[in-house]
Amino acid sequence: MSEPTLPKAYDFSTTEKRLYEWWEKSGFFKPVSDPKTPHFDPNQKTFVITIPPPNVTGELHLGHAMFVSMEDLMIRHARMNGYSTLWVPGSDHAGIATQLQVEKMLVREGTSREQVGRAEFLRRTWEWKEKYGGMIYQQIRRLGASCDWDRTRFTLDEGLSRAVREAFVRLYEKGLIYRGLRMINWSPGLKTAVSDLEVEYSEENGTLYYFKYMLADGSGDYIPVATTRPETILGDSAVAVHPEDERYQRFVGKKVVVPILGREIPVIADEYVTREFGTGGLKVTPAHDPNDYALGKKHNLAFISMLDTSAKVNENGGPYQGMDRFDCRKKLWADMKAAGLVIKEEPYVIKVPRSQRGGEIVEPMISTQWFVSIKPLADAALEAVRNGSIKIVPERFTKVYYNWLENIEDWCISRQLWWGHRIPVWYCKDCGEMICTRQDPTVCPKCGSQHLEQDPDVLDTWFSSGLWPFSTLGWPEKTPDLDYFYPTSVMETGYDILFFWVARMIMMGIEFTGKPPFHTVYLHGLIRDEHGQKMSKTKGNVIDPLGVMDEMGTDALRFTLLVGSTPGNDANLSLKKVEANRNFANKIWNVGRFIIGTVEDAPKTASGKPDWTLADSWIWARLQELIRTVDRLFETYQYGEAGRQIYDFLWSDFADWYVEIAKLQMASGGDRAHYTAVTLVRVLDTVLRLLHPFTPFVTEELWGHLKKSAASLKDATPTDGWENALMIAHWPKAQAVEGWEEDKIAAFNRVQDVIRAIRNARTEKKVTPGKRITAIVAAGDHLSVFNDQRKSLTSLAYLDESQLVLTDKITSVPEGALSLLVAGVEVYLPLAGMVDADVERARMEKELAEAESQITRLRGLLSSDFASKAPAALVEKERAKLAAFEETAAKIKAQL
RNA sequence: GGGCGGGUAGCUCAGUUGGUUAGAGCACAUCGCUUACACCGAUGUGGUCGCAGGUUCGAGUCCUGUUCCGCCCA
Repeated sequence: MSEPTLPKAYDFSTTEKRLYEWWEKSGFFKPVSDPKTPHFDPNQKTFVITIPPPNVTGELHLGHAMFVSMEDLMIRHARMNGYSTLWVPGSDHAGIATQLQVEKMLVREGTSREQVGRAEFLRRTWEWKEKYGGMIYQQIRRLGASCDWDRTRFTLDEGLSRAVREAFVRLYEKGLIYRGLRMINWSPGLKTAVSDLEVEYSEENGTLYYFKYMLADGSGDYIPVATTRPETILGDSAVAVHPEDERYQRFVGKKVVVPILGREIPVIADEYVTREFGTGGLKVTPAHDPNDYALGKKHNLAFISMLDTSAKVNENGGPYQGMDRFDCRKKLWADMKAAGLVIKEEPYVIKVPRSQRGGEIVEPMISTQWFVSIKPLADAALEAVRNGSIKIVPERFTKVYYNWLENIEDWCISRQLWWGHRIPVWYCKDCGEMICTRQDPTVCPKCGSQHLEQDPDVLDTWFSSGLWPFSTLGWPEKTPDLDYFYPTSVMETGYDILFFWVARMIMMGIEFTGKPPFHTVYLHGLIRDEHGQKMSKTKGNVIDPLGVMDEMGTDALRFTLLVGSTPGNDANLSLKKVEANRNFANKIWNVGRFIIGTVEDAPKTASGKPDWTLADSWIWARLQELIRTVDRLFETYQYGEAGRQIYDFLWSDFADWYVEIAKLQMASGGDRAHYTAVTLVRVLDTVLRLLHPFTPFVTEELWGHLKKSAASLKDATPTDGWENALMIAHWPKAQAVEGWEEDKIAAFNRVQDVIRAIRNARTEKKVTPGKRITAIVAAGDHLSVFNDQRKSLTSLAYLDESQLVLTDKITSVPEGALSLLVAGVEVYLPLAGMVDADVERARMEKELAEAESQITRLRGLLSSDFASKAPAALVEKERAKLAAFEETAAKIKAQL
């Protein structure tokens, strides 16, 4: 073969950047049918994904790497299958996260958000965004993402802001958005409301405080009450007991006195109270507890807010005013102890509501906020999944989805932040009119006043991301993109944002476009470390995808993420795995390198028609099987299994067996060499296509070389010719089964079994690989197969061809030969001096015993109901096995 | 409290209409630089598929119960 022009090991570092730039420059990332071009064909079927927008100033982590790999896989697969494929990239302004980063920067500068003011703060934030906002896109590119970068969107860009405005106004006009005083979760550190979803409950060691609620009548009687948050006593407006609790029935309707403050509050009866919990007496703080809030509404109690926006005690806290909530807890309790009101304290595990961001303890508070009446939207979103318009993969998440939407509460969408979409509502300072319009108002439509003031709040970031699948395509404008690409196809994202995002996109998609925004939701799992631990900076087990790519290549990382995961299940990632897949990339490279070199030296044409060898037929049949399997797996979203199948085929079937045999076939020269080269090229071409969505770089690079070297090889051209690039090449199409395949596969497997048996015997007898040995093979009915594969046998089992005897049956067993019985074939290895008769006899006896135990098992099986009830083909298979074991046993007996 | 997922080789995991000798990678052992690849090749060791019942001719796979781990919801 000619001097190899390709490096010995795949060099991803120089390849990846070059290929990516070429792909992008060539316009391969764009849909083949594009409304923005003159040759647009509206009838061309589409495949569309809108990217889960990462935080605009965020940095790439494995979660991103996961979704990018998965979506790029889907996108590349669809593109190769002829869809007009669009993957819309973009990012999210991430209200809280970004604002916090900028605030931190301001603090470092010795100033603050409040000091610089709102306008300046926003200017600085945009500056920050411009500076760091492009980073994540570069990092996504490194993963090979084939997004249409010309369609990149940002949730705060002009178009999307218009979409948000339109969505808000429509909901407002429909009466589905309202402003009201409600109980919400308040983050004292951020000084903003957060939604229910943004609160996480952690179990922590706390204390249950028992104390006396003294009756106001001066009788000295009291109701014992237990609480985990004593400071909220300052906001109590009732004590509740169960109506059938005979301990306290007599108190119902009387008054009790709030400790320290001396306020008188009623004792009420409600079945909500659990008699078994604590003392059975419940203090009710309607303004600081969601359950008490409901009780307060029901019993018409006073709502006493006792905390300010920093969670310090306010004027309702009397002597405690100005104290921090936790200081107040201590002080109040001490004061109560002094007043003789304390009964006891006991350790208690409490569920502490913490902010998803930052982890501070959030306070349930009453506050004026904006809400979406979610029920009508939720009902439509439920229906879309129930009637199959949207399918969730894996299916089990549909139950989770139903459960959440069926019990959904109104969505608090206002945030007391500056970075975000400002709520499009103005208040007239003169008449109090509330104005919500698509255009900024200048005069009050009611009184004509020009003293208008816009609501200071911004919208929850998820409000804008909920519009993402259609706002990115131009909605509310009726753009050609929207018309052609919407609804999108698949929403691929992590199951952790099923509620946050997926459900909201479905609700808003149906509400605003009348159509579900996608037909399939594919949920992937979370990436954990190699022992299943969540990655975190504090644990120090974070794997940086950029570092991994630097070290082992993008393909290795992608393949690991894609093949190492099953839909909806968390996946553990270890560098060991990535390393194994880097090796796989290198394997691909080297198989390709060999084939390219081989093809260059092969006869470019043949003088006659193809005369396929058993190995040729076998690999071809296996390849067709592979394509069918991979197609089936892709249809059911089993990408990991599909990748594994290709991996096994390429490494085990193709590289380990076919390529080795092909070397021999090439040595024959002439037509044999020509057609072997053709087979090598066609198999490699097909496998590279199948593999491309998983490992785009190494496959593209190699394919380019293959194409060049195989261009002049007659009969090797793919059905649709050699396309300009692998990424836009056609996906392989499996040939229909022609009937010969099964026999060829079985015949080749027999040859493999014999070769393996000989290799095994050699190793056991410690025959060095360099030593060629003699063999006599009595192949019976399979003789022609072995004659055909004579060279393969010789080479792969390291035999001495000049002494190899292939025959149908043997009359006398050679003296001192090792005898192997495999798949109905007898093999004798006359290993002079290496065979110990006693040892051999023992080995043969062991084999006989094994065969006989199988015979017993199979006879039992075949005489049971199995024979009559199992499918005929299966029974036949077992009968054949039995026959084979019987034959083996008979032959061993003859030798013993 | 309700729901979901997982428990398969030393480790990490596959195993999707139940088909009868359960697979891979890593690790380990022995051997080998045979001109694609030592990021390699050959061979081998290693599993009563959490436990107990059941359905079935046949169960890692379906059903019931149970235990441990994890997650979600309240």
